[in-house]
Amino acid sequence: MGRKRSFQPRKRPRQARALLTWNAVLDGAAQVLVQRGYDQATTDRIAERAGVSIGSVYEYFPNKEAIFASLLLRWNEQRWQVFVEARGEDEPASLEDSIRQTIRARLQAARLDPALNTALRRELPLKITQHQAREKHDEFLEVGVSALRGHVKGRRDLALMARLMMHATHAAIEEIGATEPQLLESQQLEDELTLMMASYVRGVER
Amino acid sequence: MGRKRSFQPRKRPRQARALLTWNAVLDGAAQVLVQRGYDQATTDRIAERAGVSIGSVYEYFPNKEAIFASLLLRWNEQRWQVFVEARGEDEPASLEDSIRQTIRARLQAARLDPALNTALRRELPLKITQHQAREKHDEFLEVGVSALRGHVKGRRDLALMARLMMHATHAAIEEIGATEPQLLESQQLEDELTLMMASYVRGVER
Amino acid sequence: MGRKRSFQPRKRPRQARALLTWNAVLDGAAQVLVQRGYDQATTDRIAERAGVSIGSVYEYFPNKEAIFASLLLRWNEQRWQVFVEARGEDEPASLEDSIRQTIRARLQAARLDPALNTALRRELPLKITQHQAREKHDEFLEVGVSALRGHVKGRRDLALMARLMMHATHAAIEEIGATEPQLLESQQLEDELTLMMASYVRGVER
Amino acid sequence: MGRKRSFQPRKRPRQARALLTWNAVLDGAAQVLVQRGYDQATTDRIAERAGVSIGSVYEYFPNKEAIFASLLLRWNEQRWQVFVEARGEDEPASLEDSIRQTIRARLQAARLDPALNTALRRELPLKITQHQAREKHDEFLEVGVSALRGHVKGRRDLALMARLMMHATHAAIEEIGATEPQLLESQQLEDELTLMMASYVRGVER
DNA sequence: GATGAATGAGACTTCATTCAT
DNA sequence: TATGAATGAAGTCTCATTCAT
Repeated sequence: MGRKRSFQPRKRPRQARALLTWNAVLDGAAQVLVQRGYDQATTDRIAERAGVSIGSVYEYFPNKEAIFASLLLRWNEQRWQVFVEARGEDEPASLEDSIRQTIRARLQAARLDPALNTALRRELPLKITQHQAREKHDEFLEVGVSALRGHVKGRRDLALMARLMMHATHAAIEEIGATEPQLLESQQLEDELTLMMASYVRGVER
Repeated sequence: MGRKRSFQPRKRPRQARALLTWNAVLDGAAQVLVQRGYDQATTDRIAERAGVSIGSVYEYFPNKEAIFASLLLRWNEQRWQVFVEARGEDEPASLEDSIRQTIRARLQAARLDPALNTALRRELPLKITQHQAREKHDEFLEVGVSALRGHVKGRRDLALMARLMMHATHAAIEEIGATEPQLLESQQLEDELTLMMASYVRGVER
Repeated sequence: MGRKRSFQPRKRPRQARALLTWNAVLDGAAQVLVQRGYDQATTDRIAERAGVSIGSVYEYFPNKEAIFASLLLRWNEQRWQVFVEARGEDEPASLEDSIRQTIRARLQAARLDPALNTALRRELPLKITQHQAREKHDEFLEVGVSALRGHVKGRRDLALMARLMMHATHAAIEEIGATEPQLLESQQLEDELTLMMASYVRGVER
Repeated sequence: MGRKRSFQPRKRPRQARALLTWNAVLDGAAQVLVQRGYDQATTDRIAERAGVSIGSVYEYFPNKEAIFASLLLRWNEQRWQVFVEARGEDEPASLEDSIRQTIRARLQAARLDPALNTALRRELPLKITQHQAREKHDEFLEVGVSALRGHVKGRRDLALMARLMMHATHAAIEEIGATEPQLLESQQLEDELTLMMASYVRGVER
């Protein structure tokens, strides 16, 4: 709530025309970010790409950082929505099915626009990224823990397991999206990731 | 080989004093990067933090990007060295031991300076980062594949498995270093990651 | 008469509602000027403070300068009216009475809104101020000269005396209003200023 | 001591070349201020007029306001020096001589560059001006009061008298400098002002 | 070599003004 | 007539880079 350098947009637009402009700016920002990087993503270029005057950009966003903070937020919401829809609603039978379902949904989301996703995760200043890091994080964890409960034999640290599985799938998919995006398309990837997590949970005795 | 914007340092210094200055600049860059982010890491601030005049900085580096490219290179070499030393040289008995050894060594490397590592991976322009991404990558893969050979039953895609294991461990550890660095210290983390990879390789029949 | 940049308001409104708006804008301008200075007195802020849309502001004034030119004009008229009323109409008996009456009236006017007055005199661009400087000036002088005539012994330059007295009282009161406005309230100030001017006119022989 | 928007110059230059630049900027600012007014005195124009790059301007001054604050300071010091030198050091015989001496010195200072002086006093934002208002003010008053002591018959408020005399001479001269600068040259003005103050002090009984 | 004053392209941002609704 | 979204010229200021000393 600091006065200057807030990442909050100036105003969420209410009228139709305004909403159009608002989204155009974010679209422009996304394109320029992917093509030229954060450094070169000047507000002028963003405005030009958005087909909007620079004045209009600042009508809605107090500064450059706020543009990208909003873009990241919109992006996260879009991805989350894809993920939720792809996961479906029906209770899966087995833990393995549950895992597969989650991984499939994550992969689905990861296919959305890997280049943009990578640019957002790897070029935006941490100051911007970290603002939104903890969002879905905890919600996710709880779901994971309760899903594990009852499927895990022996004394194991469920919370740690859930965290690890979340981090590992999340990070592995992001990494693949960043370095070998075409691999995201393969069915094999889904199978192998599912296998990795399922066998981990099953906890092979040593 | 491009004329402008080379990321190569002007010269790797050979004399003692010159080397001191060279390293001082990189140290300054590292500190400023962690504390203020890439955007605010101005060459003036780097010079000041390094205790060196701005003119001297440009004696060794042709431009700002070259500073951070060199810093990243130095950092990767340091980490790699820690990793290699921690892994040791003696052939491990079982595949599981081999996995554990690798993971332990990776964790060791990840403890080096998580904040700097995160800043380097997440704030530097991709233009700089990607230059060096493919470095150790392939070397690593080959080692991984040959280590798996002979330990894997059934028909499985060894190359994909190796890639996945590499990505997953690498990315999971990076993620944890970025978001919960204190977790890196726990023995449990090593155990669980080892378990995850080992049970994956052992390939539980479905 | 110039094409661009006229300070003339677009129209002196005749209808009741229009006059209300017109005055509201000037009031808004006055408030913003005092609170934030001319630099920060943006047309948007003025409109907001006036409770009027920016479009409406430009309905009545061709540009920003015209707003403040009009405000200054209105202010000068208000002050002048206060001055004239306070001075009264009855012919004063002595020169000293006449002087006292004038000074008292000037002080009365100076009490009107010292902060606004100061802001208008000291922050507005000279381009705006000078437009209206010569207005009452000469009228005042003539009154002064004819008042002195017959009360001054010896050969003295009546015009210069009148100018000096006008400038001195005017400027001294303005200065006091700007730097120590509370002093304007004191009866003593009236007495002393009167004494200063009266003894000057009486022309003590050296 | 606020972080942003300080009026303090960034650094007082120590080397000869730097001092040259520093003064060139202030000279440029003065010229542009007089010719185009504060609003139009853009930092670019100032740099150009100063024959210096815009970067050099910001090497020494953190923002536009600081430039003019420094200019005002330099100007006040110059004027004060002229005043002090013109007043001379020898103890004047009578109060009247003392008054005349002071007024003569003030007029001398007022002749320095009336246009610049007027622009500085009437166009600079009050925020800048007021910073420096109280400087010489009090020092002056004390001198005035002690000069009056012993020369004033009857019970009179010496402090108020001094304040009034100071304000009146100061303001009258400023006003004349702003509106009729050529009048500053006349010997008559000195005579009349001296007469006004002297007869006031002598306190004619009513 | 080393220094740091100087440079100036270009970044971010504001704000007076217009005009479609 | 009123509104306020949109415009874009122009302002302030930064910072990578150069170069005289």
